[in-house]
Amino acid sequence: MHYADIIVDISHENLDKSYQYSIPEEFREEAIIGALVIVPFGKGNRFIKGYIVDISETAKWKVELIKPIHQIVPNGLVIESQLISLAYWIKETFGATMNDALKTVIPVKKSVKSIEKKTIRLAISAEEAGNYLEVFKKKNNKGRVRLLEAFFSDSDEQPQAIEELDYELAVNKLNIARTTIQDLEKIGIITTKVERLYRNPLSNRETEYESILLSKEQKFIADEIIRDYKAGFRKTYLIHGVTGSGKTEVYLEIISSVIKQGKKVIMLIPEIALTYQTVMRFYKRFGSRISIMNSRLSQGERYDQFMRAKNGDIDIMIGPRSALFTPFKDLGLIIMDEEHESSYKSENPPKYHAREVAIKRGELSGASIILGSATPSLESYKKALQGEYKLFTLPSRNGEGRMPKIWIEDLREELKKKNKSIFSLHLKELIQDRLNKKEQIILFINRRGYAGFVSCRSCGFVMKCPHCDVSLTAHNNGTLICHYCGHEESMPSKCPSCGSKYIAAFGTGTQKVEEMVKKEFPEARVLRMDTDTTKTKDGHEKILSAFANQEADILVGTQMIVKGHDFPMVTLVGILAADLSLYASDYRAAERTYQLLVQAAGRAGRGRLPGEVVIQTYQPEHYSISAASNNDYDGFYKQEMNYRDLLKYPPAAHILAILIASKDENKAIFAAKLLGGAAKEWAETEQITEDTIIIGPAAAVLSKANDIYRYMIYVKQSDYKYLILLKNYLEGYINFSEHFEMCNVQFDFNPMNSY
DNA sequence: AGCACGCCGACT
DNA sequence: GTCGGCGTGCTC
Repeated sequence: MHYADIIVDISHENLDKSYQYSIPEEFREEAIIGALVIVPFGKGNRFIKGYIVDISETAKWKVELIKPIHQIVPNGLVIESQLISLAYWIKETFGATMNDALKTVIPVKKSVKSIEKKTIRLAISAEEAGNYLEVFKKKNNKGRVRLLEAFFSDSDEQPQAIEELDYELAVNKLNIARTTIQDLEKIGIITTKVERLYRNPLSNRETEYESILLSKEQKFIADEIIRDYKAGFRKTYLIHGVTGSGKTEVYLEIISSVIKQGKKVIMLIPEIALTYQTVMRFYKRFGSRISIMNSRLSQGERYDQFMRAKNGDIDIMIGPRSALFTPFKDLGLIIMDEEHESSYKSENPPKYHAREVAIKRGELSGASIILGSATPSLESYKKALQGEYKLFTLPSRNGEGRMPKIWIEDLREELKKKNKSIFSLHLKELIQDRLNKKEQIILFINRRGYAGFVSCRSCGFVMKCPHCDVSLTAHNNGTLICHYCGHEESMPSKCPSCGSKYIAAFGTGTQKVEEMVKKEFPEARVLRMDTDTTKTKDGHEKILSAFANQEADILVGTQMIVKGHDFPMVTLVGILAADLSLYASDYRAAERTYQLLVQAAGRAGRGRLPGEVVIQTYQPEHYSISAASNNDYDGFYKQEMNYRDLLKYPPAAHILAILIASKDENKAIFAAKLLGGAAKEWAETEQITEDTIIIGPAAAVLSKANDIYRYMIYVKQSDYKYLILLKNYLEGYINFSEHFEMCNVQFDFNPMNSY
């Protein structure tokens, strides 16, 4: 016998509960995950709608109490069905529970109650109501009395009723039962009304037609994709366009064509990357038929935006990765801007990557996918080169902008010149020059992934793990630890490469840079942008607009300033320590460094004035730095791909990260060792030991958080499906063994962030 | 959301 | 007794 887990009346019920029904033999074929069904429910066996979310052969409930599915609605593959199948795919692919997957895919109405305003009104005159009130008082109908009295203002003899009463208030504060309100409604004394308050982040605006002239390259790409689309092809495209090449114009052109064909569009953007300028461009072109979500939106507000989409009130949804689940009925296109961004990977379960999910949704809904980036992820570029995605390039800047001139300054040379300041002589000179010319400067500190690595100030040598080729992390007790394999060694007193004693843990903060700038250039007006100064609600926006209005000469900040902002008066970008992010202890360090450098350099010379970029580094010879300075993505890709191939890091192979966390350190270590052993045994029984690399267990980079100890195991395998099998196997193992009671184990496929 | 059950005060 | 109002819990 087959059984189906069914969620009833999705939009209302909370998704924690599913009910199991048996599948009659004649429905076996049609009963697929996502199907819309009719089932008998409750004591009266009244028929209600539901969706199949899972199918199994075991009954989780008393078999004699399981009812059969009454009917499977034909062509019931409505939008909810699509999203449920998507949830199931996410569950299978990224290893999560069906519940978690469903919750991310379908917005729950529960939290929406505050947005959906339900009110109670009197259906009769105040006078009549007064009469009823007297009757109820005599009969001692406390609930009814409380409800009616609420309509009259305090101790006023004259029956002067207030117009409406908040439903929530009546139920919670006045303690009136749902049934009481229903009864009164039946008698005809009151009526209830639901009002949905939609809120639109920006108010309606006239659509000014801004006709954009596309460059030849832009037009070529837009035309190709539009032609494919009209011919009925649904593909995945990768647009590799240098910073400032005008990818947005290409998107706009394609979007308007897709909308003209009656289809809807989802545009994904990385968190906080959406600037006011971009929003306005979309509004100007598409007016109020777009909706914008941001990560600050409450669940209720998000639900609201989704309902507008479902009702067909909008054509375009713009937002972070959760916008991917917008319930558009006829989705035609998903655009993913800055596809390399790590915020597209969810950090809590289900730990899905929006790129993979977008492609799957495209497949289910019949939509094309466009990925865009100035610095594509290796994953995407590899697929593009293999022909799985169609690749387009925009090699030059659009309009007035020219690619900036890039200088590399070797910081080891500066030390030889006895320049101990954080600015190279050349950078100082250029800063002074821009201050004189009243042009603007951005100073960028690369703090990404910084985790106390140890480097030599004299030769730039960095202490690395002999087994994993990631940098070692300095701990307070004077040892250096590799967070991939657990290798340990003691802190050297002099540099193993050149013998200099200038070897130490490294780091520079934004405040320190700000101080140094003020000391060196007392006349400059400086703005600082980091997590400290952007804590307030629109601190972010304030600093950026102040800088855009030229209220400051120099903007000092971390990676948050490199995201797609357009400051035409910026003609100099200084990257103070380009290699800092190279030594993050994870395999994506070089890729991230390349991305940061290119994006940061991309801020210079976006207006009429030509720009210059100074990259300061201890490692000018490193390929990620030299490639970034020459804008040589292909060169970078080849080198980095070599490294990944050699060490079997993604996309050369797939990696499963297993986090074992426990309050008790010994239990965490013990559990981690058990899991490591189980993984090894599993690989042996599957006969894939040659192709499976198990690393660890070792302490995580964040080895202890909130008094919880964290250990990691990494498993590398070229075939993704084996990693899923392994995860299922280990989950079974954990359930079976009693050594995991005090432990929390989490799985992450192809992680983007280090643990 | 609907339905039933159990509790309580009021009235036959 | 028993009826109607009220509050609560459950639905595979």
